Amino acid sequence: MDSSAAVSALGALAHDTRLAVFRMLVERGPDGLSAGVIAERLGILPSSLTFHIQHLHRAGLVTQRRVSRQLIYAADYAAMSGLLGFLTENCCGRADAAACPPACTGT
Amino acid sequence: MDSSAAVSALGALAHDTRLAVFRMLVERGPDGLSAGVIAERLGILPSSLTFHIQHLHRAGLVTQRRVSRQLIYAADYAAMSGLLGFLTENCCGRADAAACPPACTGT
DNA sequence: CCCTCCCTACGACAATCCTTGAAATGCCAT
DNA sequence: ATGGCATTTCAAGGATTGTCGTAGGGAGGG
Repeated sequence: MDSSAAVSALGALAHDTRLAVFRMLVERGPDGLSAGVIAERLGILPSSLTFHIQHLHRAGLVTQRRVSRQLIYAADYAAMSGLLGFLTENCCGRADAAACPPACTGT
Repeated sequence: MDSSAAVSALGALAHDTRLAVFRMLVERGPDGLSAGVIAERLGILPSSLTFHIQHLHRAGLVTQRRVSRQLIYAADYAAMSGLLGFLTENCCGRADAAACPPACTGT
């Protein structure tokens, strides 16, 4: 994960709707959810969901697969892990890692 | 760290210039750097730096203190840790944590 | 006290992002 | 083949964000 990919991923998550979509998909797990279900649960227009979820897709944070006439989206855990790794390096890689508790110190 | 604070922090980091500023401050450590030095190193206008660094400041990611006539900015490690924690929960808190290696599994 | 330096505040403009509704596409069932 | 459902694409608007130049305020040095 390089700097520009990180900016892309951060930008993808930096929006109420998109963060809510991503959290929902993470909570759901590898099975994923169809576009219709996500849009309905969040109370947004289908076209609006497409706009946001493709933002997430372009950033590599979600995967897309077709099941009959539904499109199923799922969180890409590897990409999220990569982002966490990048941020961890930027938070704890240089200075005093002691200031960055659970996720970073590894203790 | 609640959802809206996370969106704010993510949005603050989701920009080339701001991410570069934050990385520089993290690398520098608690001593921090003056606004002039940061602007010069990044080759941006002072007014432009103010715009971006206040974005980071509003999001709570950097601290500000005055030393004579210079303003010193430093990374706020606690805030960054909070963001990492929030993202970790959203990545590994629910589904199969095994997919999220170093930062999350804690092993 | 005045002058200089560092930084921020303000205003204008261009660029980008977000929302919405209507039309088009892909897929399945009949 | 026809109809119907799930989702995307398209176009238009309004709002937000980023960049730049210039002007203003606070802190030291003479």
